[in-house]
Amino acid sequence: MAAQTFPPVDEQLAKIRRDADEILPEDELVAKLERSLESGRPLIVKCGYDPTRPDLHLGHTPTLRKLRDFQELGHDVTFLIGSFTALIGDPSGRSATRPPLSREEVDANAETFRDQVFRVLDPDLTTIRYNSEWLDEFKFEDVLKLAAKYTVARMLERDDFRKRFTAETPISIHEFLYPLAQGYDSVALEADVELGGTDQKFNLLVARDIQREFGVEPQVILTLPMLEGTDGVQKMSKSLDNYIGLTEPPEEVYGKTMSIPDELIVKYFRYGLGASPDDVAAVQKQLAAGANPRDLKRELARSIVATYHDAEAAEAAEAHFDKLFVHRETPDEVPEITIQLTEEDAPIAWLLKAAGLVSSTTEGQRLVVQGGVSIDDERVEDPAHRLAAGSTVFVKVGKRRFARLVLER
RNA sequence: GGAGGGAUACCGAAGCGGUCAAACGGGGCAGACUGUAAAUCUGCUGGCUUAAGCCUUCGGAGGUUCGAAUCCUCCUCCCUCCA
Repeated sequence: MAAQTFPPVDEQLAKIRRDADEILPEDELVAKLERSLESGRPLIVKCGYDPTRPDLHLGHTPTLRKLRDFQELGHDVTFLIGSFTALIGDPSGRSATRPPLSREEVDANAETFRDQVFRVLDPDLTTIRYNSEWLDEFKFEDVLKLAAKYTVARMLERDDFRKRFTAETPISIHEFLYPLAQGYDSVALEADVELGGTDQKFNLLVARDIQREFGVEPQVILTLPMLEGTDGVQKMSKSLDNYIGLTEPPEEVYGKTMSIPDELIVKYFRYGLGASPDDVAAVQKQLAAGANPRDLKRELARSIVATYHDAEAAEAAEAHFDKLFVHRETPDEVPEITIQLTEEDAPIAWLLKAAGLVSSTTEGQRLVVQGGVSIDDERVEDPAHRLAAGSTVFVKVGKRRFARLVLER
């Protein structure tokens, strides 16, 4: 690879620092940057993603954008897919033991990552690697050698482990192996810099020790703030179902953005959208001046859709949202569902279930009683209401579920 | 290996022989209101072609009892202390 030129170190640092939570240790980063500038050798920058779930979401974008910053500065960026760890099935956190994924599922998820990742990163400058490339080769002996390099006490320093240990909830031995495996990734890649959310700080730091043990220069770690999910409290995650997926339909992205608490508007501009410091300041100023949060949130939602889809989709999504929620109208297109009746007529709740609009007849009945169901724009009051075969009706369930039901005998 | 504690609905957590389809909180859903799928308030939150009815749920399998989430036996899993 030909020697490369880079912007001055100060300039690079300014860009790298922006929106970062911590850089540890910063003087090592300076040293690495200086050396790279002299030698013309780019830094190796790594960030790992777990393919247990097929969706990347807004919460992943701070690290993705930071990777892009490094790309723009001319460094080597590796998007690392944790294909090996995903195969084992990480039971960490609240969720019960997750079923281990098959190789096929992991591959499929990894494949969807490509499409999503390149909505932020430059495909020509991104190296995609899988940690199974090297971890698959590990023998038990290798695992022992790796495990011998760390102690239980140090493992328990990790907040997550500490809490679970104190709360007397189980920690499996293999969970201790995760930070070590992740650390070994940095050995294999000879990473100079690793990025992660603030929740990754421990793992990122362990990697430094592991690298040292294997005779590789320790990486610098850079953490980025965690983005809260649409509930406004917990960090955005797929398992909490409070996430906004990068490749979700534009209307969903728009609607979910509108559903975040007003207090999160600025944070979403900054970390969800990646707005410039000036733009973020402008938003803050407007809010402080008493602007209607709704209008800023609309702007946010539009921008997010425009960024991860395109401007046209953003327009359409906003129009769709206004139609449904501002003007309380029905969408232009509603799915048509044909249902086979076994009798002359059928109760509404049963039909809703048959149409897949509710998960059970009982739920359908509840919704009717609560006034959440309408047929041809007339609210249904009677849970025992029956509809005859041969008719076609337009039903609305709650605010967001619509369908045209064709009843056949 | 020994001693003790525990497993309850999506999650957390009460209940400890009938009044338990199971308190309460969170989450979710619906309605009202609105400035939005914000906030706030109210209600609902096992299933059944509609039932003051029936069926299935309190880690699993048996048992005692007119009657069990509650008592007994065995099993599985988790936690603590001792080794």
